[in-house]
Amino acid sequence: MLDPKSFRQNPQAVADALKKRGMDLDLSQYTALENDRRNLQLETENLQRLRKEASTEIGAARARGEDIQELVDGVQHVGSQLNAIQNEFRKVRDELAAFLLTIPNIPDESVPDGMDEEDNEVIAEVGEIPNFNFEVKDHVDVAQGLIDTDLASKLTGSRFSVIKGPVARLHRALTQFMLDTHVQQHGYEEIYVPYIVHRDSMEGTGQLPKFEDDLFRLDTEQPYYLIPTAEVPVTNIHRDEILSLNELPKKYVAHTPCFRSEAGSYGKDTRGIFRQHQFEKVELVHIVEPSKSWQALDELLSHAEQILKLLDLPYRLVTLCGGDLGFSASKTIDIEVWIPSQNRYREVSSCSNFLDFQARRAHIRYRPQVGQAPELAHTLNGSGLAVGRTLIALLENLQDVNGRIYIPEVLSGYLGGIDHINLSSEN
RNA sequence: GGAGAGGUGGCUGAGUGGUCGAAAGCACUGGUCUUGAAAACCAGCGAGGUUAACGCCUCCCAGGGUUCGAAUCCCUGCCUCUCCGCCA
Repeated sequence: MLDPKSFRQNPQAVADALKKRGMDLDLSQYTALENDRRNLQLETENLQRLRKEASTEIGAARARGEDIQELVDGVQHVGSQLNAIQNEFRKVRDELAAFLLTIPNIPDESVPDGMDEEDNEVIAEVGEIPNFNFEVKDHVDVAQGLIDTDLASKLTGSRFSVIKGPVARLHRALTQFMLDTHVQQHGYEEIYVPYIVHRDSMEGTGQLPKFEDDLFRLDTEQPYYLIPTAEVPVTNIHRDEILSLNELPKKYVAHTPCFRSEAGSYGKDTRGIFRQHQFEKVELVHIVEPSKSWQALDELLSHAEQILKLLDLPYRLVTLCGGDLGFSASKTIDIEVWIPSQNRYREVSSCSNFLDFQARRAHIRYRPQVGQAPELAHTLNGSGLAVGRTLIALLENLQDVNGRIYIPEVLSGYLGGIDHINLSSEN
């Protein structure tokens, strides 16, 4: 959520800034509402003060043993008056709050203009795109039946998968490797969290109220949701807290499954496990003091990149343009790994600085100095990395003509010391 | 699933209709004292809204209700804990 105060002071400036997202914010209704709010709040508070003073006086009079009936009669009408005005005030206030909740974060100045993916800005290409002197197989073919989406359809439906044998083990090894790297080399605290959260958590990080359609909701009495990313439970760990300065920065790494309805992506990426309703991700989350969040974004990004470097996979970095930016992010840098079968780079991580946008929704604060008033912290997150897509990249980039998969040295230890997997001989 | 207890400031915990945004202790901050530290003593110390500001208002899990007045009484919900049962 944006700062209501600065929004109020200059809503037009916010509307202008949001044009970078290709968004046309309608302020007409807001202005009227805000006017009402001010008047109603003033009236409400005046009546409250009136009642408070009268009640105090009644209390004092009664203590003196005086007859209070006349005084009581005098204020009785204030109550009903207050009730009416207050109800109106609350309605307006809630409407304003709801409106503010639907406004996305303001893009950082450095975010390039543009409407969609096409306008994203490539900032680096790292590693060498492999030259195959044979026809490359995509990950489904490379896996020789060990990635089985038909079987998953039998169990559940489309966009799910069953992964078997050595490929399943490779998938698990990747997860372990990512977690260990971030914990041991990048100083993260590993954390295990619920995969189901309630509404408040989803609002805290910005998935709700606007993007209910993207989520899986459980049919429970209380609204419960499957997490679309570990960002939700992990960032919300510190909801409604005031952290002391020496607790910052918080750096968490969590491995969770992620569940996304993928509404609106019918027909997209239908082959294999590229786009799934359920996938595994290792997620990095930072909570930092405001002055350090841009530096934190660089670090977070480098930590995620490091995984691809160690796996010997070619990738590029892309700054998302205004139109492609996620709702809560002020700036996002995607890491895209080379996918040979598609002959292009695809996203494996999205590293974002949310500034105080999530912190304001989730009330994540810190105290700059003992005795000083609390301030909102800044939050960031990024995948380190999406495991399924990294598996795809590995299978495709490191295949040879005989159907063998080269195993990077860093993974070898997780797979009993082998340096390749021979999938063709598995069948 | 059955039975009971409870949700108050960073923590412990008092408060059962008025002067309570809230005792006391701990923690923390500043000061006195000390070569320094500790102890002792003195002082300070919740969050939010609104306003140009003084100030005013709100908040004792959440939402309703009773009342001139609610942390305190009533209703609903959520959560936590204990015991029994069941269970990975």
